[in-house]
Amino acid sequence: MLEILRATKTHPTAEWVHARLRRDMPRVSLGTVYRNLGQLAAQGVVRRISFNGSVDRWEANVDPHHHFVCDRCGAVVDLEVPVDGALTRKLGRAAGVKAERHEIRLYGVCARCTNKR
Amino acid sequence: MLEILRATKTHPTAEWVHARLRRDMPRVSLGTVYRNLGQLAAQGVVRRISFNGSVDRWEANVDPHHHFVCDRCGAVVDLEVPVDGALTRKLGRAAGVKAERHEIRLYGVCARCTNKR
DNA sequence: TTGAGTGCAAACTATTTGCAACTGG
DNA sequence: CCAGTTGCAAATAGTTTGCACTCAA
Repeated sequence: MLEILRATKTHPTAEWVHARLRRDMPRVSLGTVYRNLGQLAAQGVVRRISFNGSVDRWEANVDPHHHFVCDRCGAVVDLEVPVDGALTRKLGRAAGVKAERHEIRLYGVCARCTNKR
Repeated sequence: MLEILRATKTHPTAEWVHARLRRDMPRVSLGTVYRNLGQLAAQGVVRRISFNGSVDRWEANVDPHHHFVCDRCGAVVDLEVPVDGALTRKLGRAAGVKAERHEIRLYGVCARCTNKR
């Protein structure tokens, strides 16, 4: 399962992982998928992310990084841009909170959706 | 209902709004709360936000702004720090996506939680 | 009189959990 | 054998929806 997550750049839902996993193990249940994803997340080797009230998504990239989210199709893309630790501290100081880390989410319409219509 | 949302700095759940609303209208149902929040959101005067698989939250501050989220208690605080439009463009350019806006989420332990224990 | 808005309860969706069966070591 | 996994189905939690009803205009 970990391999499946690592092999995709999409940020799949549990449902997607389940479908994908079934190719090799036709009898795995969705419950097991959730159980194992939860366990992997507890070990910190996988991470659950949620975007605006939609289904939860999972990613194997647990290093700090940012995301781009398509307003139209909901696709999530990792940004290949270094996370700026100084920015965390600067923003935290300016806002009067003790922040340990931060995540930036860019929103817009992805290339694929722009091209349709 | 809009007044209730505007009057709080917390980012309440529908449940919270419901409870609060009941003080004045003891018979409102949760369904109505959801219905009206949805409508306000459609009008763009209110916004739904979700954090890490937990319950959806609502805020009346629809201007672009950033958030601090407490890792321990889940409290959400608006950051009084201007949103840097140039940063959106810069990050988008660097990552090769067309971003229209961005949101930064700071994570850490809030003052209240730090003081306990 | 009427229709927009409401309460209520049932429906839905995503996720979690209890439990008995199964399997590899 | 037996401890740990699993499938399955039922339970939960949050949210949405259908419908009959009410009340201000």
